Amino acid sequence: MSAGYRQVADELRAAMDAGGYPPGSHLPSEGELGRTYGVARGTVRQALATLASEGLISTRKGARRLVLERPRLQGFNELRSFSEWAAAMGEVPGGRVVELVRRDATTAEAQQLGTERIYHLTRVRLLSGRAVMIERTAYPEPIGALVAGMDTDHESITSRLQELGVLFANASHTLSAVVATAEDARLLDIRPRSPLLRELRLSTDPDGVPLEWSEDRYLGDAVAFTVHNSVHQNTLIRGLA
Amino acid sequence: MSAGYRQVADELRAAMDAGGYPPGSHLPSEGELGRTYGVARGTVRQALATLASEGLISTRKGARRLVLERPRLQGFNELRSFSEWAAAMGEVPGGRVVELVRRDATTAEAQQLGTERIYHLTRVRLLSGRAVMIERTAYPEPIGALVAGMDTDHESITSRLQELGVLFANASHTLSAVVATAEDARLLDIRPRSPLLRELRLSTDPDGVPLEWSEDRYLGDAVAFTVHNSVHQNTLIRGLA
DNA sequence: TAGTGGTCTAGACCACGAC
DNA sequence: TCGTGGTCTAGACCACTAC
Repeated sequence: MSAGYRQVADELRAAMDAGGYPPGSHLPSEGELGRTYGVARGTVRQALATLASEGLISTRKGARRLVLERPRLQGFNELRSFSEWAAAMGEVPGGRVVELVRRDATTAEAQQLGTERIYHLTRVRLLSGRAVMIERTAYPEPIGALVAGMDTDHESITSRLQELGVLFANASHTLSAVVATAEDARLLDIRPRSPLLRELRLSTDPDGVPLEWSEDRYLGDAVAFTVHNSVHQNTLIRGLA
Repeated sequence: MSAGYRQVADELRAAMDAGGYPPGSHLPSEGELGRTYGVARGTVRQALATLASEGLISTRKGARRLVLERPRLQGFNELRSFSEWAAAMGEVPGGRVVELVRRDATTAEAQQLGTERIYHLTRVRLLSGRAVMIERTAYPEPIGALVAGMDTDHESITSRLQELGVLFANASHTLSAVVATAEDARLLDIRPRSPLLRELRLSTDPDGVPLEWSEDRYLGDAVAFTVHNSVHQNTLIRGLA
């Protein structure tokens, strides 16, 4: 009967999906849940913390947990890649390589990646055939060499790198708004000076070693990022605008 | 000697600031930290989880925790308001009310807030005198009545509402890019059709009752949002671009 | 192989919320 | 007041890392 906290979280999530705990209702107390699933209170708390971090429930000292409205967008946890994200949204991901070169790093690239030589990839990303994003990514030499050998139009680079043993552990994303340059406009087939959402991303492995530094530019009216934010938790989500 | 997990987290954070644990180094083991601070291992783990959620350290099973590069931007946890955030960045926050009206809710507003009558506030937000954001906020009637009685040019509405017993517990932020309208351009003193970063925000109290629904438009080159994202954690940060 | 973090248990006390 | 979640303790076993 006893189960791990992941399983408890999964079963509670499924029960919420199935309408057992509709939005606005309250969950049973930690003690009750512990008896139900045959686990200690600490395990229940760990499961509930997981659900809270997903933005599904809200917690207040002294009161039972509140079931929140279900976010309609796919979670962005676990550093989901564009390909995985698109597939999860029911869209067909695609890519078109504009350029892949091996060259000296610019000052900024060298500072972020800590290398002098890099591979630089420019790629247009497609959602069910529609161009929605331009990706300009710098890879340090060893990673770039792996990328250079891939079918970058159809494979997910991130997935392929994981298979090759390259582990993405942390990332920092910075979001701002920019105007489309002439090249941006041409690649995305939009008018010049349209607004784009810019994401700067630095990904590292578990040791903090940089794996990629990327500037992605999203069509302003096609994609949005969502953050759920309770007093002690944040969850980033990427969704269709 | 014994301390709570917040104090342990604070002391570790301070030690990291002071150079005791430089980026790239490793923290002592959980056991050592427990002996140092006179607390049980569980308490140490709670403190370390806090630091991880702030993007300060990285965790890997079997290995000691890695101290990451320090993010330069101020944390956005705890639903920090524009005023608090500005002050924390060393800037002087300001506001200029453009309009405050009481009127019927639009369909969208009624759907988000669940009320037919609202107060609607349009405000330009200043950072050390420079206009960087337009805030267009709909408040449900009881909250709006409180806001209408405030000195909205100089007070932080959020802080004042908290003092009045209105508790902000959860929020959902959606970020995208838009073009400045003619009115936007006039209010921010920029050229029309400049790119702006749009934040849609719905804030609720601990019971999930909507407190405000806001559309904020930030100068694209003045403000950026950052999300730190390790395999199981996300932290949203708002910073200067 | 020894050390470390991940998970789990079974208790305890407190502060806050609902009534 | 009584139940609930927030915090803390002291122990345990396992999976993974570093060596």
